[in-house]
Amino acid sequence: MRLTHEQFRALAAKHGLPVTHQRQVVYEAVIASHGHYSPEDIYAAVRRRIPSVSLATVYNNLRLFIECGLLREVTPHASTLRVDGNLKPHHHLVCSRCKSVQDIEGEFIDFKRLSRHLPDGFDLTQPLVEVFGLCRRCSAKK
Amino acid sequence: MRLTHEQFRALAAKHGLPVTHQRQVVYEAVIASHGHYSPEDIYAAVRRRIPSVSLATVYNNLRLFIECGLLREVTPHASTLRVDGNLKPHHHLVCSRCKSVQDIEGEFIDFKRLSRHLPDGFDLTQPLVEVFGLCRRCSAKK
DNA sequence: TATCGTTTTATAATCATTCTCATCCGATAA
DNA sequence: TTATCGGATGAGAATGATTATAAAACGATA
Repeated sequence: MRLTHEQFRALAAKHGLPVTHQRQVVYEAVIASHGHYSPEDIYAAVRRRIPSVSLATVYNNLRLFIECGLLREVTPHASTLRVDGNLKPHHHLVCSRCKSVQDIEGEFIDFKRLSRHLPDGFDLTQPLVEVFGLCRRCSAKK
Repeated sequence: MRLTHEQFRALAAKHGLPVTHQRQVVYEAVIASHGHYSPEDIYAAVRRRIPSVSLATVYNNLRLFIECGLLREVTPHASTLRVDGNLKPHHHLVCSRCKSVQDIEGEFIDFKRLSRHLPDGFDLTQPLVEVFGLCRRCSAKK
């Protein structure tokens, strides 16, 4: 998927972000890549279109995107930052051993019961749940 | 809580770990500290009893403990490793902004429904769920 | 075109973690 | 007790991800 300039401009405007070429390319790189990619991966993708781009720019823009909600941060137990452009409600299945992340759908959380156990003031308006276990490959290995 | 040597020896033996003094002190430091501590915190605690201990030793032993299941790793979105000695089944409530972790109890996961959505071979024998939201302090700040 | 504020770039700095390797310790055999 | 062996530890260097800094470039506006 490659967004048109207009689509990205609309998104950026909605979140109060000025549009720059680098910014658009970084964002497209994240969206185009289904999966949960690291800044380095995104840097590599962006460089194919803007060879002079710097890694710091990628980090800067990822941080901005996360701050204003264009992206979600996904850094479960991984040592490095991962980013998720899928804003539809979904949850994550994380392998405790190899740290891989898969999306999982379905309503398996009883939010009514959960909220009874929440401490006062905890804001769950954008619930994201990460369920840990062993992925097929890792559980086979052992 | 301070474990007796016998208790720790039994635990270590069960998991095939040779007992050393440093190892025992590291383990006790984790257990004694309720909460989710970083290697540096544990290093500081261990140094009070073994001033000559090295940070590498703390890391080595934490890694060993995690590998053989004596401890759980808790590094949700935090940038640094956290460790949890509470092996009773419980889940975590993580603040997306400040990365603080609180324990949460209660059965709010519908495992039957969840397992219907699991990809083939995913092993959920030790389920740990982390629910993300905003803690009271961060949601007040806005 | 001049100016102001923001973004990008390049690079240095930082911080957590791991690695290397010399040394140490504990168990066992002699 | 002493010699030996293997794994554990300590000190510090190395690595890798991320952030900070400062200078240059850009874009919008006057």
